[in-house]
Amino acid sequence: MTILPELYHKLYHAFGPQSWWPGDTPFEVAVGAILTQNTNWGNVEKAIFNLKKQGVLSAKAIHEMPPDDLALLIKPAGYFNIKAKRLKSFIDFLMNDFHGSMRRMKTGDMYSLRDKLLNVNGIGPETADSILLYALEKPVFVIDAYTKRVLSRHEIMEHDRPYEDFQKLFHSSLQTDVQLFNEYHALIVKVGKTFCKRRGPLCEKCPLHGLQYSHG
DNA sequence: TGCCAGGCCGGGT
DNA sequence: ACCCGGCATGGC
Repeated sequence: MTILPELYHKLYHAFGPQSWWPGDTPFEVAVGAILTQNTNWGNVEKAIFNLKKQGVLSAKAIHEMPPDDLALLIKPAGYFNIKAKRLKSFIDFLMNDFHGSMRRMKTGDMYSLRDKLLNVNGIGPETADSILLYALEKPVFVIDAYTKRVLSRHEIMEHDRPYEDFQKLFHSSLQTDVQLFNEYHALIVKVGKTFCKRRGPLCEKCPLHGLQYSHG
């Protein structure tokens, strides 16, 4: 038993449904997951807009594009050279294993897909899980900087614990439910952006202010 | 104006 | 198994 269900209800009550992920298609969601690595989402939107404007937001088009051309289009997202390479690595995998189809990828088993994604250069645990949850609708919880910060600020788990420890806590505390995992992570990002900055004290206006902890 | 944003890799200890 | 430098733009 942990406080995580109560935490969810407090966030949902305060902010309501978030309806993530911003993206028109599963492929767009996967691209966004890679582009947003350590990067403001607003910059990612600019990059995706450039791809759409050029009519190249597809596996085939990006697969056939020279890396330098791709880098130029995604420039607003930052780290554009390395991200161009990472996008191409992901799309190589998508082409080789699933004929470039996210719909085919979705038919795969979650754990084998996760292992395969982690073997793609440029895809770590957060990006893999974001693709699994938000693009493929697999029930896996996404841990990000906000999740670590919010939980550690409220002394639910120490900040320097590994990704897997945070993820196991969510998995063992909640029903295995795609919609729940989706909303919960989105709500954590919401409260993190609004009240839980990297610098600064705990805000008294935060809906989680005074949250008791009773884990362990 | 410096700090920060929904990480990850590769090389070194 | 950790630790660290590098990667880069745009908003506040």
